[in-house]
Amino acid sequence: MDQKFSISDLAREFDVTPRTIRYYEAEGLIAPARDGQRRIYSGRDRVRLALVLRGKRLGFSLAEAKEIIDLYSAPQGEAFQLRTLLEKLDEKREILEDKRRDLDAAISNMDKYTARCRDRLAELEERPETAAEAAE
Amino acid sequence: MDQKFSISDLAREFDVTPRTIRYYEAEGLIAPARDGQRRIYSGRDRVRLALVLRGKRLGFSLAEAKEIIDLYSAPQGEAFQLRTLLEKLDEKREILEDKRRDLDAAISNMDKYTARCRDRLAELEERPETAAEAAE
DNA sequence: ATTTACGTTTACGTTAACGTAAACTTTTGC
DNA sequence: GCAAAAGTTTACGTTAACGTAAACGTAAAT
Repeated sequence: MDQKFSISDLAREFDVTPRTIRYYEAEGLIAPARDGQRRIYSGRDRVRLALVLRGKRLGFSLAEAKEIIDLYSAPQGEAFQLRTLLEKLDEKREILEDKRRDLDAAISNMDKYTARCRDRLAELEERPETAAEAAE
Repeated sequence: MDQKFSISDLAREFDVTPRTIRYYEAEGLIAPARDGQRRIYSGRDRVRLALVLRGKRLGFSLAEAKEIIDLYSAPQGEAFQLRTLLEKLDEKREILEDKRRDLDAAISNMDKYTARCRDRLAELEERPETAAEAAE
């Protein structure tokens, strides 16, 4: 059930080069098993790669992505560990929320502008000769 | 009413260096007026700088940010221009929506994990000796 | 059996996005 | 009136995140 993947399997699936995946390993983001020299990626490795790439799309550096992703495999044995983990999660959550605020602002900004453009176009198509009026 | 800013005014406000702002100018993202040699930034320049920095926080390169921001100062004189502008806006909007999907997934992912951590901690604090049970 | 495809390590190259320093001019505070 | 602060251009340096190429091992297909 737990699938195994080669480096080019994952490269194809996520549309990156093997070089990129090896680089992420060198940076401590993924740690695949080995069959001799060859890297063998588990389902969990695959998930981590997906998380790294999503982090990158959201504007995180590899180091920042690692900080977040590593929280998902942090030890949770003792209450103390759980409490510091919860603190760190809260800290990262705030960063994500900041990004959401930025993103929502960008989208609603664009939507308003788009609406104005549509209005203006409708104006132009209805009464093309008096179009200048709409600007007042 | 239309305020003027020096380069260090904006650098302070947005917590970047003057070098960064000059670099954005060299890349065509801002085009401040000049008083002799000195750059004079208008309110509109200031808005553009804010947009660039928000774009960066959302993971856009300067070139990508420029593509989006330039749409907000595109010519809208003729219906044809408005139509192609609306097409480009739609294209960029999809990119923003993709990011929002990524971001929502990241946040809800983290929230679920956080909830599990809280449960586990509550378990540990209530019956510390039988904590191992919670793992089954 | 030997291309062909895929894997490995090592190492140098590249690009974006600035940092840093020099050499100089222009304002501004006292 | 003059030192300190802020501005300018030019140019070289730096870092992250890979790309690219060489030189080599291995497995699969023809």
